Amino acid sequence: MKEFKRTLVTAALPYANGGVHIGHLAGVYVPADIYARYLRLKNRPVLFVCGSDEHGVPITIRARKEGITPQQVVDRYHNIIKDSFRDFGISFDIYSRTSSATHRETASQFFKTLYDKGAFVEQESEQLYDEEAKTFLADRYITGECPHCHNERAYGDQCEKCGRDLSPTELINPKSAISGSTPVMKKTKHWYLPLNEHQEWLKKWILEDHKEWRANVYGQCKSWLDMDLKPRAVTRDLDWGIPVPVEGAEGKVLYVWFDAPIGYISNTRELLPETWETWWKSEDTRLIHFIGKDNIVFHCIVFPAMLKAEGSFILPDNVPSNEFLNLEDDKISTSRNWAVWLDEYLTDFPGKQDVLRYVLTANAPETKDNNFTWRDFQARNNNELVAVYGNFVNRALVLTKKYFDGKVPACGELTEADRAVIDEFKGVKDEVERLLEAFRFRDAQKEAMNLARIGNKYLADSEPWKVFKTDAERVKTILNIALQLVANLSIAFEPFLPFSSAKLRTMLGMNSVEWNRLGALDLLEAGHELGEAALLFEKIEDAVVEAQVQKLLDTKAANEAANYKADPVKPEVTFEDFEKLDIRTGMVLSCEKVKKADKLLCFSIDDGSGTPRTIVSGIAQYYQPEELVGKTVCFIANFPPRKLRGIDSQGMILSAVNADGSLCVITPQREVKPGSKVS
RNA sequence: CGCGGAGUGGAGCAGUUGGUAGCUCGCCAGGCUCAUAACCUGGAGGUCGUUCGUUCGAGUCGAGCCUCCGCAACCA
Repeated sequence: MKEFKRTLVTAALPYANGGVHIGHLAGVYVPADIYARYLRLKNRPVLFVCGSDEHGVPITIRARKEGITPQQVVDRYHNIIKDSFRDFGISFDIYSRTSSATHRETASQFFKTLYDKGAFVEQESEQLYDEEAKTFLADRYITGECPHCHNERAYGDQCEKCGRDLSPTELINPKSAISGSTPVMKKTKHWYLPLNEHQEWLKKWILEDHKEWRANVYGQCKSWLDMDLKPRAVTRDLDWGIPVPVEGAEGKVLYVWFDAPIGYISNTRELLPETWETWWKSEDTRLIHFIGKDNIVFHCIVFPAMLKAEGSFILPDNVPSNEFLNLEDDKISTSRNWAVWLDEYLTDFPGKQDVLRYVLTANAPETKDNNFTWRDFQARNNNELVAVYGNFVNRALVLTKKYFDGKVPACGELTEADRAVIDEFKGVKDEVERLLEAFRFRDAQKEAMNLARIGNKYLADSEPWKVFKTDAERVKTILNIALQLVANLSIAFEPFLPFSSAKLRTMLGMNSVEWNRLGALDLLEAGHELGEAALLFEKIEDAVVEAQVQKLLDTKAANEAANYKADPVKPEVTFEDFEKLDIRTGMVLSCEKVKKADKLLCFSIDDGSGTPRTIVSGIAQYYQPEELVGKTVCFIANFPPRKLRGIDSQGMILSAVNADGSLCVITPQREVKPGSKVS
């Protein structure tokens, strides 16, 4: 393997449009922090860089919605995020932001260099423009009909139904997602990064030279590289961002995904104005990007292409990416407020940073999506941190206090059992290192916890409380070994649980931590006086976690209530218009699911005519077929038949639409004859 | 229909290049009493979704099938 002199660790830049939640922590920041702390402990040169990503359309939309400036939006969230990271012990060497002067200059210069080298393709195109909102529309903010599969809710960049990549101009009947108005075409010029020209070396670099990357990362890259890469625009028509530093580009900014990763570079530069280039341009620097799975393509394909095009930068050596974390069996969602926010956790659980760090690592979504529940949080705290780790520490300290007045007793002659235990924990250092180097944080932490399990077993087997009555000398050796184990725990857990390790060292009266001494038996000298003992971890009671679950449900409900607003009334119509509709009641004779369709139920309805009427309705997610049989429903009787999944649907069943999109079939309050008119 | 992910004892998860199926919790029994009713030992409990195939040997490789989850934005 290649020998590196230093490691540059980056963690995905959080988007300054909201806070940081446990999903971000488990996916990126906790593992990145563990890794950075570990390298520092090994005395290997390391730099841990991050910052807020503060440009892009969503921030401008939020600002518009709240009636404040984009700068105010990013100021607010940048500060919340920065403070909560600091309080949580994420040990960035710098946490800056992409609205900084250094970044503006760095990103600008980067673009300029590529521009001067001819690394871009310049292209004039017709783009959709929202005249009402007076803005060009980002691809994602245009909806319309897919030209391939005729899904009516395709997006400007992709159709979710048939999975095809689209360009917004291909859409039939495009609509602005911002104002709802029909966008018009307007000429504009943009610069593109021709990814297609980079395809060959990217293929070799990833698919041949980096087979060691995690399966999820490698797999996703492969599926991209197997397709033909397309040029990607790197500029946008927008007034929030870094101005394109080229003449004739007034009113244009760098596209946010182009400017954001450069933030890693500018933040390094801000921290080390003189020497930053060593970290980015030396072949003996190892660059590691910690990201979540949604960022794989940018960090493995797009950003490397940018770096390569620039010419003087190194490429990432690894891109460890995690999957997603769910919360209480449901997807974490900012908009639905289904999340545990870091700043709120820090307020609700003061001094318990390590508990969350532990749980998120123990249950980290390293190979697949995982689930966070408050019950599991409680169980891991009570059964592992308290019962195994904290309890072992407490036992060793209490026994020492009791028998030897809090002074480390000397180690005498070792027995067979002592040697067995020592052998067992000596291997921990190598094992933890091996796992950390392979980015397997979950297993690494488990291995550290193993030390405490060994300790508990050792005490149970050697029974110092019993032996003391007959052989106090022997107890000295037992407790010496137990205390050395405790001291080892403080080192082994240092990358994972830094707050607890510091606390433990205070209790032990250790004033330094040296990773390379992990496994040693003389961390505490005989006669050394231990500090004040205290509980390392506390139990978490049922009521506390129940309150958190309730809080989740409450904020979710409050959020839904706050977001609910009846739609505005449509333009007036005349009574004659209404009379054209023939609305009837009908009795459901039978109802069954339509095969190969998630949403459709097929009804056979008695409409009073003598022949049953077939109607297909998209309510399968809200009703079981059998519960509607025998019920009377309302339907529109004079729509032309329409084929849905091959079935001719003769009408439309009326439902009320809830705020959350769920449907409720309308039924008459009293009994009416099938075929009765509704008016 | 399409794309992506997943199906391992009651629950939650490991299982790296194929070689006796593990961990934490829960449950049952026992031990211990130094310890935050914590700790230690033992036990019950799995045809590793299913079928076929490759192999001396498959949870692990290949093919088909079944089931579940996700697939607007925000976003890891």
